[in-house]
Amino acid sequence: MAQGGKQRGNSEKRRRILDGALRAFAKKGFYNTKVSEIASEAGVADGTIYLYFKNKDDLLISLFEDRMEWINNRLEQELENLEGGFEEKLHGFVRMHFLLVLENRDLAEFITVELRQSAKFVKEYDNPKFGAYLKILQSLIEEGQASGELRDDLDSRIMSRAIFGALDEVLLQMTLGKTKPEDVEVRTRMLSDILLHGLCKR
Amino acid sequence: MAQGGKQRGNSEKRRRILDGALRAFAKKGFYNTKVSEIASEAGVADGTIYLYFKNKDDLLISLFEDRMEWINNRLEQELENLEGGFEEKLHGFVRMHFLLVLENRDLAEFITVELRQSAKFVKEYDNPKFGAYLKILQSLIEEGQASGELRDDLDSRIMSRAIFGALDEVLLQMTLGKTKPEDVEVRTRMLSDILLHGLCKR
DNA sequence: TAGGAAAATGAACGGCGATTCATTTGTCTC
DNA sequence: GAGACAAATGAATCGCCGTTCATTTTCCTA
Repeated sequence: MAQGGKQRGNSEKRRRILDGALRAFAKKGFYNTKVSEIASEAGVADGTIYLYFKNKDDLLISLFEDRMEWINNRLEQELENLEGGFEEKLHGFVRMHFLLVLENRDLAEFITVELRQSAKFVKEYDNPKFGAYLKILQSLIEEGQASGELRDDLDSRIMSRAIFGALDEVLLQMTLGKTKPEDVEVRTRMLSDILLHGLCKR
Repeated sequence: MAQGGKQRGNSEKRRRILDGALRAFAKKGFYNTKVSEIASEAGVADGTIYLYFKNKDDLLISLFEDRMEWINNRLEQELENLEGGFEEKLHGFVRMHFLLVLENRDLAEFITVELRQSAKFVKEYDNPKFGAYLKILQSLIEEGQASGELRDDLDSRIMSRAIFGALDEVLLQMTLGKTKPEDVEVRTRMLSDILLHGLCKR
């Protein structure tokens, strides 16, 4: 543990705090979680948290950015590996959205419940990482339009929101109930199918 | 102000408090709103609130039920008046959802932001009025299936969630930004169209 | 108009919990 | 191993705010 020691030590503790905060927030929500609970969840002293974060709000924001960045990276990475046209890509996107987030139940609760909160009340900070998420979806749609597979009378900005909203709400339901792995597949197929072809009979 | 006087007085004050709470919650969110702010917004004394509501949580729940009930009633009423098949009804539903809520900007902020919160942290209370909202949507879908207009390989419970999610997210965006009346029409047409026929070219 | 009950008031209380900081512990260097 | 520096600790502080309740106001009845 030579030169990297200090840096590693720092990062490790920071990560422990973020992990603890995620667990705590998922369990009781931001406002009902005491800083001391986060500390004990993370296995550090109360004061230590303030060595790594300015205050409780800053911790919330940092946790967001950390997790959204992780999701975005994984999502982009998986999308690159997907062969085929828009249909396959959208299906893959929906699937990934569900799988990535459900991989960690706490993350699912955190994202579905706290995102709204922060979207509004930490409004001055414009949540760039969530913006990046929407951008991925938006680009996907625009590609589909460029290749002629998709209708071009659609505003990709609005559609990306709508799709996120649908996924997120279904995810919330899965999160609160108990979801079996096969449920994820069923929902993935149903949602991507609807988005592509609509509710009406063909 | 004879016999009705007392009753009316009661109801009026209760309503004033609910209205004040809506304004206050929309502005700063439940947890950042002081009871004293609600009181001043409502034009009553702090203590008066506790004559009508058990505590701050109870006020939140009551406000929800009150507003969701209003939305549900209006929605059902408007749906009954709609002629035509499923396409027209869904279009009407989407339109109504947007218009009803945007009629009052505070209501929009409250619904889009606080619903999630309560969905989870006031979990023991199962939010019957929101359940009723979903039921309306679900019934609409089931009717469409029964009449043969809609695919019947769809789980109406899941689809109603997905649709609500999409509407709610787009509504959130409209709420935070400044939306002109014609934007509502554009989004209504776009969303109901996508839901019916999908993103793909026909 | 007196009397009394119900409704409303708002100042004061009490508990809580985010944050601080004096002290302790750990680490590196010579 | 002494000294210095950084990191971590957690008990104590302090402001805040939900809630209460003694007092006042309103309103009805006889």
